[in-house]
Amino acid sequence: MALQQFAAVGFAGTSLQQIAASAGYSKSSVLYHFASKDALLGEVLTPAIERLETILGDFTSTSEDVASRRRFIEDFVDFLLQYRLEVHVLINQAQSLKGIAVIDRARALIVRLGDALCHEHATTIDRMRFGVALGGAAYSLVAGLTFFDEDITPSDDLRPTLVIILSELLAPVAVRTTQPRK
Amino acid sequence: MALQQFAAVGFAGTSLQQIAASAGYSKSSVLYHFASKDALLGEVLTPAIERLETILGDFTSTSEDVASRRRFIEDFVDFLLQYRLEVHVLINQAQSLKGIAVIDRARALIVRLGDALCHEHATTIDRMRFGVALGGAAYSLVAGLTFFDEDITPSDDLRPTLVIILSELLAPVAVRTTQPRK
DNA sequence: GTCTATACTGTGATAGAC
DNA sequence: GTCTATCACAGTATAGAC
Repeated sequence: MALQQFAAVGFAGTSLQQIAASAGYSKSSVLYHFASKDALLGEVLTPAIERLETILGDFTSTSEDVASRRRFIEDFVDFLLQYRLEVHVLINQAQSLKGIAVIDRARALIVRLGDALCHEHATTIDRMRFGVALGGAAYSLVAGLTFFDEDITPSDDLRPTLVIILSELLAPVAVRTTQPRK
Repeated sequence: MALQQFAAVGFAGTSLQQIAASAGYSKSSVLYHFASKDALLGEVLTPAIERLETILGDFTSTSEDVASRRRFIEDFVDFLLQYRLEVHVLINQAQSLKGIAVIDRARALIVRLGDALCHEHATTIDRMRFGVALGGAAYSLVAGLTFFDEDITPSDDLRPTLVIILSELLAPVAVRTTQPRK
């Protein structure tokens, strides 16, 4: 599938020839089903983006108490696990793919995500925590893919572990139990 | 400079023509000074990699008490701030640039970094914390560049904030004060 | 040493046969 | 629908003028 190649060697590093070859078709046949290479990327990433939009919509429509925040984190982790490769492509290649419709749509979504989790009165450290949590969570899922040759952890431990770490990072200030050491 | 372009639109997205034009030289002149485009990338990234090697060497040569760990985190944050663009390129494009010498060297370094911070008997959550901290710290520095149009935070707050967050994430188990909520 | 000119490869995309 | 042939273009790299 084209998605694996995009995640493995990058969108720019994947040619239509390679995609066609691994699918058993010719280059032109691929371009018959997809208007362009960019459109192919769009179709590949759209399911993940729509899922993230749903999660974000559910979260912002509820009151932001601890419970709904907790549920959001669990949904988000499940999203990361399910759309691991798509997230990998988005996180690692978004800035080099500016201008492609599906990428810009995803970027707008990330901005909304940040606004939802830390409001306008958030402090610097809260905004940084969001950045670390977002990048770190997404990154840890694909660090094995990027820097090692296999995954770091067996996948059955991944979900609860990520939920714990994200809960710590994204706990709203009022209920945060961890005091930064000075 | 070529580095800005690599960070902004990716190594693959930057042509020798563009590099030469922004430097006021011709394409061939660039290839006279650098054996190839890959070699150019190598020369651009090498200072950052050597700095990271030094930091890592200092850390592993000392006993791993809390103080040296703390100093390592501060050195690492300073490294991230100083070589922001280089780290951006490494984190975001390493997997699509496999095979280039300087990239493989950096990848080996990241593996050593992980081994130094969490030993062989580390639990899953400790390894995950390392992944989140590494990816998150590096990512938060360039998230503004990637997903927004300006930096998230004023840069004078960045250093102490990152040190706090990384200290929380990378605190060794024995001295960790934050208890994950169950 | 530095540049112009050029060769060669591979890309995404189109046109048209079947 | 799928293919072959072809296009225009960008890519790296080399040869040689000055």
